[in-house]
Amino acid sequence: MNLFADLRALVVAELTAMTSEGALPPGLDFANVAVEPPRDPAHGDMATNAAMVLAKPAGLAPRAIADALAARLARDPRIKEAAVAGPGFLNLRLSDLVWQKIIHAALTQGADFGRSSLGAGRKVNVEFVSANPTGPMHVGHVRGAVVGDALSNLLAFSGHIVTREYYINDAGAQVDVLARSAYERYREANGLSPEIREGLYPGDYLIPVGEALKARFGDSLLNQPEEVWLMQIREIATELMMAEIRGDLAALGVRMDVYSSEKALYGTGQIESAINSLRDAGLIYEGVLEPPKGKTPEDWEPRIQTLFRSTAHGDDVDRPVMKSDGSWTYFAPDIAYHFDKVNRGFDELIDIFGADHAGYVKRMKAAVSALSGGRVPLDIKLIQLVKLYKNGEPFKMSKRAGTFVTLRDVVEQAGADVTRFMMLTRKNDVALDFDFAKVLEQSKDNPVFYVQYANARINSVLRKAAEAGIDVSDATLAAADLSILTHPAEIDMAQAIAEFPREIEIAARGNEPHRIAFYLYELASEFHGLWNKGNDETTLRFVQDDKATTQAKIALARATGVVISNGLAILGVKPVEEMR
RNA sequence: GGCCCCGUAGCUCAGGGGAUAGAGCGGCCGCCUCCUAAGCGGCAGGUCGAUGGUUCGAAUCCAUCCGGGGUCACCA
Repeated sequence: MNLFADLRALVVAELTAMTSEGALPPGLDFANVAVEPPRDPAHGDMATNAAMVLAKPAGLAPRAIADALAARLARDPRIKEAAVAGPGFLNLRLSDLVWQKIIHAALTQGADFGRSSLGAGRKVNVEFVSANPTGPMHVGHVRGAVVGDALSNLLAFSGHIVTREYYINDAGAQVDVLARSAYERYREANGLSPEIREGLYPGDYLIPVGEALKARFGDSLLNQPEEVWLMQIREIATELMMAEIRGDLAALGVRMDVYSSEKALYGTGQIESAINSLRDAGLIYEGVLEPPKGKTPEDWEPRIQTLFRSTAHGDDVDRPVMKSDGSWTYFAPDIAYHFDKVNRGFDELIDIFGADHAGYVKRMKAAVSALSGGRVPLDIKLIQLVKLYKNGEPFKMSKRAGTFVTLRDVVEQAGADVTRFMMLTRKNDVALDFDFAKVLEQSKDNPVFYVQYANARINSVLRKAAEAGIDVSDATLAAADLSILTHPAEIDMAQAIAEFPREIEIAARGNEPHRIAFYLYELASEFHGLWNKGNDETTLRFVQDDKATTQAKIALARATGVVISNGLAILGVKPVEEMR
């Protein structure tokens, strides 16, 4: 249940009734009518801007509309009081029963509390990670992986059918480099000294690949020209790297539904057919691009290339799809890949890229717009850098020497749950600081700990009650008489719980999983506050002498726990039962 | 130079058409005979980068400008 949606429906229904009774002129658009909690709780539990939004188009004074609406809304049993305030806000105070019902709903719906039908079964493809299969995942990939995974969870929870997808760049020059690097390690495995030339991948992670190649080929590929071994070694090395990456993803708790291969697009006519589709739309032509604005690269020279008229779909310049030597650019298979996604029937595409791909956004959107006839929206989330620290000191990584901070390093030091939560404590387009010391700190400075601590306290109180012989199963708690929960602090807690379904929808609408992390922090804060009020006001403690009272209070705690669990599940974080 | 992101409290950041702009850290003052004080409450701290515009209403939308970062022709 979504209280906010229910109340908005009520307001719209009353406005509609007013229209049919002639109190409002016909044909008004209610789309901008909002029902939200006011920023200042002193104003009430809920407020609507209906009168102010409608005043002008209706040709009526806002207060006149507000007064009439207030009188109607006050007849609803959920509404205790409807008062007009300020320039025409209508503030609603809700009956305690409304909040008690929220607690009941959380207990009966359990893991489904907060679930939304917003997506209405729309099929969404989320492409993320898509790290080149040339080595283990490093820290730069972690954030995108977590955001993509959490976003997928969020969309699934809000009624979308989600496909999580990884695009393997296994066709470009970088996999040839991988193969050559692996060949050197193969020579090394055969007792020769490897020549890790400039431009090859120096990382130790290729040593086992060399050994695997030796096990497979013995010394038969030694002293052979590249033509003999390049293709097979490329294939084997890519496969081994992908196995590595799958393991990395598993360590982070990230699951993919589909792995798509760039290489598989070649030789099947898929690239040609995607480009032809653009050609049929008159968007492919032979031409020469202008030199880039500003500083022109020294070696710039005009070339005739096959170009995609991406400017017809919002891009700044047209983009080459074929090099002057007749081979495809990287963009071409990417167009084909997105064409494939469109053809697989997705209603919406989401790509999660590193911020260094910002320049790629417009052309990709142009391509999808052109390929789908504007039918399929593509949202691209750019993930900003993660800056690593240890005790406030920047953590450097040197790619040159082949020593970088890997995903495994991060997960081993911080743990998957902590890592995931921290990666969601900023919106994606802002850089994020990750301090290995700080994320493991057990204080409210650390949001992961703070949320987990709230959950641990809830479990502690459940254990205490159970030890006292009180039945605290969800079924029993749901059946408890919640009408004694009328203290403002308890109502506040229930209100925070009621926010959850709304927060899910807001986050899902904007593809913004970080909102859930922030929400959970606020929810935890509300709970810690309630907990501490119990120090002064013993009637606010959860465990009371009276069994029925205890069950009602525990129901509130448990409902909070349900929301924490559901929220953490979206982030892909396991709730902690007990702090140690 | 073009494009993208950012600019909100001393610091790190939420909010992103609605009423008196929020949180954490740091500072100051309080709260453990009591379910975990690993916590809570209070005080101090702001021209929401600037200027114009749209609007009943702008931190939020638009334009221009100023800072900071990223990125920029056959690479992937």
